[in-house]
Amino acid sequence: MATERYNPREAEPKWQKAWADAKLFEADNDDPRPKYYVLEMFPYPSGRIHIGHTRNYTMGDVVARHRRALGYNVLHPMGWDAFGMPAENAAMQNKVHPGAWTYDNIATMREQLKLMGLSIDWSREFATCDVDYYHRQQMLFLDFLDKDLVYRKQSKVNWDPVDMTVLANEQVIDGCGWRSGAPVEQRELTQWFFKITDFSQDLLDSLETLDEWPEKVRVMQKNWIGRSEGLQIRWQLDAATAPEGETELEVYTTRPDTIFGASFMAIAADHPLAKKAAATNPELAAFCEECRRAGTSVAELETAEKRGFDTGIRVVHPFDESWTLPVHVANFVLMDYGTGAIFGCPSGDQRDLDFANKYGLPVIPVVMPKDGDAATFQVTEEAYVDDGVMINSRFLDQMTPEKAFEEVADRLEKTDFDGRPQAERKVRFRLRDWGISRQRYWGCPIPVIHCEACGVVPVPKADLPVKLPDDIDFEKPGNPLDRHATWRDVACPSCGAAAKRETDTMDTFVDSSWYFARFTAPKADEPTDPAAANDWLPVDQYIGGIEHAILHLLYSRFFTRAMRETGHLDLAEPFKGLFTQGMVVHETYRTGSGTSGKWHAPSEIRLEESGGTRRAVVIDTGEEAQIGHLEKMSKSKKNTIGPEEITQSYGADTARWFMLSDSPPDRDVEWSDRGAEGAHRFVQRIWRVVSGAAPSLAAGDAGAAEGDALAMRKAAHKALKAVGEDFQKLGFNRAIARVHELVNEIAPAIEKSTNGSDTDKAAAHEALSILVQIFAPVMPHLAEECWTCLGYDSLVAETHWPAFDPALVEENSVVMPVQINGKRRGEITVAKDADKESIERTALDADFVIHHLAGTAPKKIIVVPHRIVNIVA
RNA sequence: GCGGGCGUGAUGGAAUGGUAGACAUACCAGACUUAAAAUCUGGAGGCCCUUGGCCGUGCGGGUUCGAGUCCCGCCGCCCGCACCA
Repeated sequence: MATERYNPREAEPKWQKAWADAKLFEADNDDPRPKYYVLEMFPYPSGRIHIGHTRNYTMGDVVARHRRALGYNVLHPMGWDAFGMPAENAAMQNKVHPGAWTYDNIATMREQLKLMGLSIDWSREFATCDVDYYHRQQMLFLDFLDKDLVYRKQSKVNWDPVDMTVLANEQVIDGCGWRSGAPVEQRELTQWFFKITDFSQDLLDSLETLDEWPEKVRVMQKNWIGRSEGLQIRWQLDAATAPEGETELEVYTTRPDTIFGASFMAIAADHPLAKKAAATNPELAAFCEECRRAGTSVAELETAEKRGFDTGIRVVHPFDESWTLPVHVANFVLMDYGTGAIFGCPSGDQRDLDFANKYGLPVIPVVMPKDGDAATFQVTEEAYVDDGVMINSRFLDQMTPEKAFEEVADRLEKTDFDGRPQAERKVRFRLRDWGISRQRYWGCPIPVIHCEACGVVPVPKADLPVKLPDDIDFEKPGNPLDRHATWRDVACPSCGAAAKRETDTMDTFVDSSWYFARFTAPKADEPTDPAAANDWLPVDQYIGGIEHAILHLLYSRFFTRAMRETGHLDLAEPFKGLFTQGMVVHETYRTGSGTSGKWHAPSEIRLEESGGTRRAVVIDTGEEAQIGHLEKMSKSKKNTIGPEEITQSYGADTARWFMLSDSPPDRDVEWSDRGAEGAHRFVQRIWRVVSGAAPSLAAGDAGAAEGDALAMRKAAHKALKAVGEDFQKLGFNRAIARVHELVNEIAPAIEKSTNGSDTDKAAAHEALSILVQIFAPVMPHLAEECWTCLGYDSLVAETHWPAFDPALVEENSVVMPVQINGKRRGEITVAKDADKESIERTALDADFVIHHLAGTAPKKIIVVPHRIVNIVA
């Protein structure tokens, strides 16, 4: 039967309109059905959507459509993470207002996304740069301030002297600003901080409850929080060598057991004691300055030599008044961890050993292997870091390190020194408070006012929002808010005197730390409608890139807790299920080399293949381009593919199908035209099968089907069961393989049934209906077209997921492989409910078994019902 | 250095400890066609003495009736963190 080819360019917009008109995807907060909240990490409006974004959203869309079909009240919203530096950079380069640039991009990207036929509740859309949104964020800030979850302190920051702004650590490349290229300076600035460390222990402990998160992400967060248990020890300074007014040096250690292996103290260049000593010692001052300037890049750290400078100060060993140790300033000690000072135990730490060897300091082994000989055990080039027993440690000898830890802690806790214990046990975290001040225009203004008389005065809630001024100029570097006098200069809300607004704005990670809560009631006057938020949250399935494994996900977990303390939410964990998807990658094409090299977009390239080698030729110039590795799609390398290109040539369904087939969703997938064409052929194949047969078929009673028709029904119901399970587990690639299998299995029988009995026709109609429903979450437009063709006047998108018939899924007989000594030799067919003995008999009677046993009696027969028979000869 | 993960045909990848290579891509052959595309049918891990058999999931051991899967030791690749005391 001749049929028209399926034309996605016509069909897709038609069905998108039908869904929108029916408001099928708008979630109702009062719907009594069980809820399901599926969310993909919202995009930054950089300009254009590329196909990598859409793979992410397609996964979420399949989950949303499947859950909707299963009868859940589904929330699947979309928004824009819209504040950030690129808008300001564009403003400087192109003289456009950052807001105009951002909203233009959003408009473009929204239209691009809509081409993909995503089942999104667009009625809840917002951008974080909407005044409406950041107004509520300022309310949250004031509430946090009220609960002491925000504070101000001086801290060291990376300062770009040319762009005149603070840079995040990630924006410092080889010691220079990533935009200006100027060497970055360390500056002390007063910054706002969120007290994320209040929750260190809880954030760590609760990771255990997140059993639907990837193990990898949980481990990364655990390491980031970095809990350690140790002892903080106060070492008395030797009075003869101490600078005036200094009496002690406090040190944090996780290995107090090795205290008798100590041979020096090392302090950071910024340590107060170092500063004090440097004041009277120009050489030391010079060394400290050098340490401060040293690079922090990975390469530099790896090659950096362990260097030190003896301050001349000595400390007294806490267990032996006659034993003093030198204090060195060392370049490998960090001021911002622990107390900025350590005691060096060369035999138990490689760095300390390198340092000791370089400066001729003693190396005293204090831990040796359990079966070692204390008289001869030595440490020279390699520190001994494994478990063992204590030696050379006086009262600790023979103990395990754990026991020695306790012993030292117990003793020093009881030792008085200046009327205080000499040491205390301390749990430390690597996690530090979250500095959120940015010297930027395009961000959420921090709603406080600085008054000379009253100090920091919060903007009264009635005066919110603190709106960003529109009349700004980017002609000069630095923060335009700083020099915007009419915006900046205000009266103090408290005393009425002349005062100044805070001109820093918030880190954009703040914006994305609570947007998922705002989606539950995007128009609420308060930041959330707690009833709605507590109903919808946690997000049941969150989907996004692994690059956010730490920052965004940790900040969001903090925010949820902080919002609970301020009454906006009543839960701790925002994301119940987390899935980190792989990227879409593409080869790169490049002509020329070095700095004169030029990248070419895939659309500018023609690929030629001959004799197994592939060549890439630039279409316009005929020049040959080098084919580069598969890489994440990026603007700079021009290896991006946009949704329009795809929807124009193949349609959204083809792209959706291709992106989810083959590769498991957590792995990268390579975009290739071949692959897209393959997926498109399958779209057309389904359309041929359905549209070729459907007009001759009708729904009816298929219960009496037998032969091919029964086989067809069985195949459909088995696929229905399997695909449902696969979607539940996000096994999109397996689900797709099963749809392929089903089509392969039933296509011939479908065609035959058009000339068959009413029962055959009913069976075929049933099988096709199931087929359409199980691929509908992935290819929703094609599904609607097929659904109409099958005679339904409803939409698949509002049709309930069918229940499979258990009788059709279970076979009456089972084919079981038979192994002899673990090697497969053949198979037997037995009744489904056959007992072990009869299976055994059937197996022993089989020709191939008799042949292989050659008359010998089997020693043992293992029968695993429904699985396998293994005969041990 | 520490932590996590992975290693299966030409390729992407399947496989609750139970028939390794499902499904797809590329490939080969045939049908249809003047021809091509599209479509349909079939083939395909390697080797051999080819109605059959042997080998085969990075390498070497082990547990088991049975191991891609579990355990131990290597090798290689990927990712994350990293002078964290």
